[in-house]
Amino acid sequence: MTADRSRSPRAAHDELRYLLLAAQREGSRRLGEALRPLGLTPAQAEVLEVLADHQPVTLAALGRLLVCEQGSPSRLVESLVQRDLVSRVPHEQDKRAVLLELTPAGQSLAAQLGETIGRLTSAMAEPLSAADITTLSGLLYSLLEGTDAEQTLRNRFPR
Amino acid sequence: MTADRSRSPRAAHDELRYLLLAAQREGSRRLGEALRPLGLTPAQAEVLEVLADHQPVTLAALGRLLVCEQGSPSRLVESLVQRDLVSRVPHEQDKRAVLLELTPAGQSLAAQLGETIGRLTSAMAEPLSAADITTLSGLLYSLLEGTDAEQTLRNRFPR
DNA sequence: ACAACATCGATGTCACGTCATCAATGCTTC
DNA sequence: GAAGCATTGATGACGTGACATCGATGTTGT
Repeated sequence: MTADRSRSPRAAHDELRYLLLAAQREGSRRLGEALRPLGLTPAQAEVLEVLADHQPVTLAALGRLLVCEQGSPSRLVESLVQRDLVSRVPHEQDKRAVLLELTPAGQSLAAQLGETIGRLTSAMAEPLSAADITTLSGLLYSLLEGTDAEQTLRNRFPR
Repeated sequence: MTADRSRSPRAAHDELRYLLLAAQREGSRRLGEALRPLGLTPAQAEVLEVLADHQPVTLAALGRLLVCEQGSPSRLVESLVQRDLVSRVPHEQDKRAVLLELTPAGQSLAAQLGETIGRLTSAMAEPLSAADITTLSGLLYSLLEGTDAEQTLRNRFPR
């Protein structure tokens, strides 16, 4: 009933799968480029962004806020600690846990980050209208219905 | 003028970026699960799929058909050669190039693959109607306009 | 014909991302 | 309060992905 009557659903599903992969990769590649001057990778940048909004937070809680990683992001955070962008503070009540905070350097880098990423995402989303973006986001949310990732995103981007 | 007047474009762009990441990761994770019984990773599966449709093909040409990798996928292919799913044949005219072909084992695994992936992608796309999928694909193509990835996909999924 | 350049495939390096495992700590239930 | 289970964060293992570099081979311009 829609446009492409000639193609099997199977082909459409496959195409969609690879479209998602391609769009994500292309975005990451360009984000990586944009972040290189700051010496950050996309994953590290996500941590800084999340920390800027949610610090202080334990490693496990950070993991639940990150789209970029499933388990506890020990090593990802370790790379930021070594660069003195994030500090670990022992948790008072729970001796297992560690609280993560941005250092002053981390704070200021996170601010720059906002600028850089804002410019990039605007450029990348240019072929789409605001309505398109709303539609696209809605469809992607449908695709994620019932997954952990959906919850992560709803926490990160509340209405 | 659209639904969410209350959010900045910046937030919408960010959300979209992470939606794409989440959707792709979720898909890969589930695909990885489905492929584990076959002893394949998603990237290896893509190579087998492409080879089934385009063999024989040089390594560089394969790279241009793959969404999952940018440069020449030497090591990815190497893993399949070692498992006797793909064979390398010296190129007659061009002594630099190598032609890749599926072995009989590779052929039969590629067939099984079609089954497995077909079942999975149908399950994953279930929350979306056929019209939704068409819309979503169209929007993603817009997002990829002018990139190499767009060409790769158009070669892989011609109209 | 030959020099300059392009392309091929391999390889080294780095940073993930996923899974499994582990020791330490907290929680729950009896 | 002790046993059993869950959670925390660290770590090892493995397979990508992106980038850079390399030697071998083709191609092109003159």
